[in-house]
Amino acid sequence: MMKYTATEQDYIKHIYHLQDDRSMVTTNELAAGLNTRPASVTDMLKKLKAKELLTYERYRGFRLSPVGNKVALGIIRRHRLWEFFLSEKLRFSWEEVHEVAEELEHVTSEKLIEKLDAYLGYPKFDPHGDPIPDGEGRMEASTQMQLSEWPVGQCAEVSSVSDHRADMLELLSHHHIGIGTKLEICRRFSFDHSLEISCNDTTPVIISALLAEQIRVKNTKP
Amino acid sequence: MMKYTATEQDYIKHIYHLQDDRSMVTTNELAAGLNTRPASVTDMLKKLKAKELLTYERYRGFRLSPVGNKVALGIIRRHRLWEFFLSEKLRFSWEEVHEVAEELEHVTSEKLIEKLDAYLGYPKFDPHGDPIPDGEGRMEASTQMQLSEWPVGQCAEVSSVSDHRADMLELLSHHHIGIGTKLEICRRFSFDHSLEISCNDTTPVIISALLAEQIRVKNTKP
DNA sequence: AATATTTTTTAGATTTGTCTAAACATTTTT
DNA sequence: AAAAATGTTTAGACAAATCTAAAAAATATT
Repeated sequence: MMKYTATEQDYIKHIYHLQDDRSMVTTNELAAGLNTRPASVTDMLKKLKAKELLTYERYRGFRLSPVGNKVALGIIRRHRLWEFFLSEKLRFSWEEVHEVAEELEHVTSEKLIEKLDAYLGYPKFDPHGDPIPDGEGRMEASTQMQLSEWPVGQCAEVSSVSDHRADMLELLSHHHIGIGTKLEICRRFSFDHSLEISCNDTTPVIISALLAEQIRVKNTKP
Repeated sequence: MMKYTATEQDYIKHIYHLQDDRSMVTTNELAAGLNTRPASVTDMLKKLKAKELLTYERYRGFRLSPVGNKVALGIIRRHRLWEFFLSEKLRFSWEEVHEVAEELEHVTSEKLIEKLDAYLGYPKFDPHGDPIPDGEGRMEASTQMQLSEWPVGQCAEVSSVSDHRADMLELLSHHHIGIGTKLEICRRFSFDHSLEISCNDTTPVIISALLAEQIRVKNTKP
């Protein structure tokens, strides 16, 4: 098993998350996600291509190779197992776990992760509701979808939020929205795709389309 | 609180351990301990001096400043808490914990360490018998002493080993010596200061002075 | 289709931690 | 006390990961 620097791992992980949506990832997107300059991204892409972690042609975009995907899943596995540990065992709140797990994920002892997994009881989902890959990179299909896609009038429960930026968490907490919040969409405004929603049967509020895309929901348990 | 790179932390920690013995640490000693070249050490010393973590004069040697010592104790605190966690919770064997803790100690979230400490029940000693500093850098005085200093004929119990190099652990395991082994010194050979010892009342064996210095013992509990 | 705009890449510089080889200090030996 | 040996520092170079500014390619606009 080859070893990768913390920086390389950050690139790989970010590319993995970006390719979910778009079919090809672009330099600017990745630069924005990593808080760096496009020129730096180009430099690193050449390095990762040389290591055969991704397919990449100048000016055309890039995607992880099968090997790159496997490496990404290993990083995500570590990240989510640590998130579970921090939340479940150390009693961190769900907004806090992401940042600390970001550091812990770079500790790459195979044995540590296997023992941690066993200690935690082989959990299938992290505290944000995201599935945890196993040692082979396999994971449960996540049943959740974006709130922006949810039908009007049907009850939903918040299962996770896809980004973890501080300013977004601030807005969520202003609306009293968190993991487990039960809500219903009252109506959609086609002009800007904003949504009027009612949380836990309280007075309806309006949230932007941008925010609704970041909130993931599932059916409420009966 | 200032942040330090992983490399800086390695330097600080090694200097802390070296100054225990000698009054002034020398460039070559530190280079050997860090597996690097003396020239690299000199470079880093200038940097650490500029940050006021140590007192240092060319050709004269160096020591950590009070601030440097505090930083070192923080690193040692993290290292030993993780060792305790790995051994106690994840069931690593005591020879394995050191290497993994070496990586985990560089994760410097204050909150993580405080919560980990609480989760572990504020342990006072790590699995090797070394005391764990608290948040202020205070720690229990360790009652243990080197086996090489122990009186002939008095029963002793191995409480820790001061170094963790693989070749030393190999030799210890060859002699069936580990944490908790009960032993007694039969006689001292003044020629090379080697020791004849009897472990758990078995046939006596002879160990070198070098090895005896690395083994730390305490009185056996009755 | 020619021009303008945006995106991406190259070229060259910077910082951190390292190295080798040579110079310089200190200590030991004769 | 001079010579030899050892230990330490300087000088100059390199790789990794980043940056800015300028050039090149792709896309959008007129």
